[in-house]
Amino acid sequence: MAERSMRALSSVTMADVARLAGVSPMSVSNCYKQPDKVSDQTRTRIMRAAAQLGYVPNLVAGNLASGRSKLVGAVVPSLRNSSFAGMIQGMEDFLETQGYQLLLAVADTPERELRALQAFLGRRLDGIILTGVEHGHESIQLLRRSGTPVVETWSLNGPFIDMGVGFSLYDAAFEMTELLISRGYRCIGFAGFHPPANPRLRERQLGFQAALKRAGLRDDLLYFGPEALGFAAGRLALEHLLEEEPELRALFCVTDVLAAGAIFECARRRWPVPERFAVAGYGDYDIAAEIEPGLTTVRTPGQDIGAAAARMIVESVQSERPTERVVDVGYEIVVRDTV
Amino acid sequence: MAERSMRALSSVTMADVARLAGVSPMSVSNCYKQPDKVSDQTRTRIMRAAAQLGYVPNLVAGNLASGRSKLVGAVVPSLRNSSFAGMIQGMEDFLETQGYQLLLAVADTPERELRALQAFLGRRLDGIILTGVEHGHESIQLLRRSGTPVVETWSLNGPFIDMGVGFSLYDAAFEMTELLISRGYRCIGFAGFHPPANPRLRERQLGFQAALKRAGLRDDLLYFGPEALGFAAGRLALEHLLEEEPELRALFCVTDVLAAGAIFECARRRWPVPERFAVAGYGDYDIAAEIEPGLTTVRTPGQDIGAAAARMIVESVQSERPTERVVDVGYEIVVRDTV
DNA sequence: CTGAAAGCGCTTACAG
DNA sequence: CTGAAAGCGCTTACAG
Repeated sequence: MAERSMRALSSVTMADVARLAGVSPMSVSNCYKQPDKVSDQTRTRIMRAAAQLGYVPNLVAGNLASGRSKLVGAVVPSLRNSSFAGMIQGMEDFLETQGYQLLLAVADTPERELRALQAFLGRRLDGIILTGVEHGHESIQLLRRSGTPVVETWSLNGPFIDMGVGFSLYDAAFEMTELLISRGYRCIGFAGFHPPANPRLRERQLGFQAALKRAGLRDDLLYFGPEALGFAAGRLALEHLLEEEPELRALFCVTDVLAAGAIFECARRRWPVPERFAVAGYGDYDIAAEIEPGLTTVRTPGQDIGAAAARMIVESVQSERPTERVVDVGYEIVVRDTV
Repeated sequence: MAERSMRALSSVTMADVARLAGVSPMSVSNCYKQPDKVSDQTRTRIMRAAAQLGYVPNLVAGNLASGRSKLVGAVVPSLRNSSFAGMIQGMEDFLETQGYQLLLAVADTPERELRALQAFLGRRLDGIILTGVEHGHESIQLLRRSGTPVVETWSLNGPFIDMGVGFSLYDAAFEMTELLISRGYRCIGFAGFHPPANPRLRERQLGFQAALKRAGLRDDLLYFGPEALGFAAGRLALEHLLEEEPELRALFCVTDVLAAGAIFECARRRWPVPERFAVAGYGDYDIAAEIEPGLTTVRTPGQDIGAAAARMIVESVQSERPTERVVDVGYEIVVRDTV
């Protein structure tokens, strides 16, 4: 009985508040949306009535009437990867300041992504943020037709469905490789994941090779391990490439996990890093700063990407034509002790 | 111009589909919600018309009319912690199978949590999942009054606002400590974080101490390091406690990150683990399986917690009285090579 | 199996 | 500054 009457509290309506305050529902609406369009006296009476009744404005009704949801949807392939966790954190932090909220979908297959997008569109979100630039044909069609603002993230390689934000994975790999070369390393290997087709990993490989080619160095010391292996793949890369080329003195890894695995292996061999062997990472995960010696790596600004993507959505909702359709958030080479 | 007409596609309405199919809007609604209540012929005509127009049912209107949102909200303190990332993954995986979606808020303060909850309630979500059992007074009041199903997670220590799911942090620590004792370790330290007040960490300490007390062993070798230090705090714990008690032979750590730091320090000292020194972790993070030697730790089932919490919400929406209000998902001692 | 009527709780656009 | 009218696109409950 008591339960029942409490439940009712959440169904207090704008009309109820208006009645108690002795004003029209319009004034209640204005009081919440544009407080300065309401006289002080009216506002006070309305707020008092609202507090007394425990009124919580029904945003669903508001959405339907206004066509605005203040809701942004995001699709990520996984949460286990701290890059994506960082991106989500960046989106959330920004959206919260704007009074928006985040609808999150985890989709590791094109089918799951499509299903998430269908639900998103049904909810008439104000915008959608996707991970990467590879999407199913049907998903792309659906998004284009919907007219919903869409931001694709991480890669700067278009064409984009609508907008894009990221940084040059190629440039970052190129620059890190040049750092290795400038420190005197001549025989440098590359540790990636199998299959090498993943476009976000592929760009790094091309940047790596371009830097070596330009310096006239050998660029074919490549190893692709199984991603599921985690740290162990770093050890395997080291072993395989050393077998192929005993003069190998440095390894560029596509993720910090690989790099940490390679460093663990150097420790086992009692090889001082970087004197005997240098290791460069990618991602600047937590472990990069914690491991001994500290890992030299590329900071990939997941949080900045998330924040920028959210900002682009909000801007494109508020003004018809947003200024920037493609944003480069850059990257940073974090020099520690392994190169 | 083309843009404008495409935008219109997303505002195709149920009435439009009904008109083209030559049926009433009611039949279109039934066709989507209860397909078997519609004749084959009618269904075919409706689906064809819907496809032709690119109709996407407006779930916002549906929510308003039906009072159901198929939306669950979750508040987590952070995404950097892989326990919470796992919990979210568990929620998402389950919710997706039920056609529900997840509204995510990151809130690291009671104020931010309250704001998130206000927005959640305004959207008339079907249920809300909270992290932990410590919440602001105002948040608790708001949730109680709303009548919305609420699940609190991780700890099994009530009283709960509504429902709870987790495992006994105390028991897990107790059992791990007993394992250390059974392996012959007599002088065992505890590595925690400062401040020791955090209730989720505190329960582990009490379990640790109870096991030692029961075995008649010393239970006051405690160290609390700064959480921000990450791995380094594990090294500090080792150093401080050894100074206090040179006979120290084992360390129980409240997270795997601390444990990994302690293992790194043992490696520096050339101490074989566990022969010279044993280390027990908590969390079973990725690094536990990857590090050398493999870390003996407690698997804390974040994903199970998320899935169970989501299930409890969905069940309590569908039936008036759900069977279970408090669910213990248990834990698991993962024995590897460091104890 | 099918449909006409009323309503969900707001906002928009306009008049006073 | 304030408010009466119409409408957002569905679903509910009911009659045929």
